[in-house]
Amino acid sequence: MARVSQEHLDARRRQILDGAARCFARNGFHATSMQDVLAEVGLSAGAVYRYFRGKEELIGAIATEAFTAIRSAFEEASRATPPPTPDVLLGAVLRLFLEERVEGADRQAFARLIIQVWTETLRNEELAGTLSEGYDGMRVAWTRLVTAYRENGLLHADVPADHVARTLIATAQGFIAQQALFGDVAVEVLEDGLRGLMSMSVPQDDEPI
Amino acid sequence: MARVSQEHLDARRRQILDGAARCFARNGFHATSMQDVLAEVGLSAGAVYRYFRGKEELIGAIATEAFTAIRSAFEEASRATPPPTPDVLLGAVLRLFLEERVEGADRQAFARLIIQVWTETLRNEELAGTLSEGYDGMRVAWTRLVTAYRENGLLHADVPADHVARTLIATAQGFIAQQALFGDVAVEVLEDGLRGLMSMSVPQDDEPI
DNA sequence: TTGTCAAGAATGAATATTCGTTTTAGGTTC
DNA sequence: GAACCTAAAACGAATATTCATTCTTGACAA
Repeated sequence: MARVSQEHLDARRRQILDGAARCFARNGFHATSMQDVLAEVGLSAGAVYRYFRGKEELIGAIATEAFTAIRSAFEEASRATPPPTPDVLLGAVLRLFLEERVEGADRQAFARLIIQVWTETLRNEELAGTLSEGYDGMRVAWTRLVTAYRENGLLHADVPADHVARTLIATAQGFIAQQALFGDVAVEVLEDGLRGLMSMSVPQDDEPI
Repeated sequence: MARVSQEHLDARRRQILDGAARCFARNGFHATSMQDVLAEVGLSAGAVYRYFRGKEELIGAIATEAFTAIRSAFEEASRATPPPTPDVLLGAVLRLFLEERVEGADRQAFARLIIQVWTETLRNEELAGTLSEGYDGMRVAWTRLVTAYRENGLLHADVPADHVARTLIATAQGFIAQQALFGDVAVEVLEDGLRGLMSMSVPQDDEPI
């Protein structure tokens, strides 16, 4: 046998994924041609098609990988005990996120990949399912966390924990969007912003029944 | 002259824009063919190409229109005096947003259009500029608003107003993403979530220098 | 009021291009 | 010598766009 080592195969696969991810982050899934990908990874068509059935599978692999990274950042942060306040918590998530990056690409690349995964769910039902499940899991974990806030006396308002969890997740998603669009997100902005919100006094209801 | 009335021309143009928007919201800009658009609007290729130079211009027109709607929702809400608390304010923005929709499409359609506009900025520099300017304007307006909070004694923490403004905008963006992805956003979730955050107590710094 | 008629509006089959993928015929490396 | 890879060509399908043609409109003469 003249088999090549498994490491070699894995490395080739990664080489393809990384190069394709760079292309996709730059121009989007559909505006980048296979020729672009081939040129970027420096392999021939035959080689790439040995590792991936086609463009669709390549997109799927990259999308799933990117989303998994996001999800694990959220879940890792939510496991901290005792649960830190939202500003610290979301700060940690965003920090993990900003450090995650595509090989050889700038800090914006990963965020750009993520927002494209969002739009790709329009066309790809399987991907839509993956995202749906993933976010469901995140919501459960973070709802538990908000419940802990209430038990510790940190949360005073009588609002559903699930709603607070979804709002926190939305804030993180929004910063991902801003990083993709403008590339100028600093973790302090999020931390300060949440601290500011948390410091605001909730006015009494002006119109009691 | 055998011109048709200006109203007729405007109506045709709108007919094309609405039909194309439905297609784009359904399948994305690039996975939608011109043939799809033609079938949806019920016009021939020649007719559509009389009103728009090509697909790119059609995408540009729809993207700009969608973003303008978002921006005006934000700015309209920010002009309210006296400024309502963030939960009410963002609630109003989201309500306007959820009511905005593509002619004849469901509530998710407009959100889906927006996240696609985000990804389209990767390829379209002009669109990127429009979005950049638009968000800059929103940030300025909302920073002014947060400053008013502080002057009214609503905001206690000593954090940059700009950071709070960006965080609020991010939260709204995140809910837009969630609506696009899952289509299950209710305004109460955002309102409750923000009220919850505002009710949280900010712990003292544990490690003073 | 009616009939006429060019210009505007719309058609849709044809075109040229692009793209993903496969094939072929070697070469290179374990 | 088997697996890996290259280079280049070619394929079919799908695509955006065009253009020769037909239809429709409405101003205006009678």
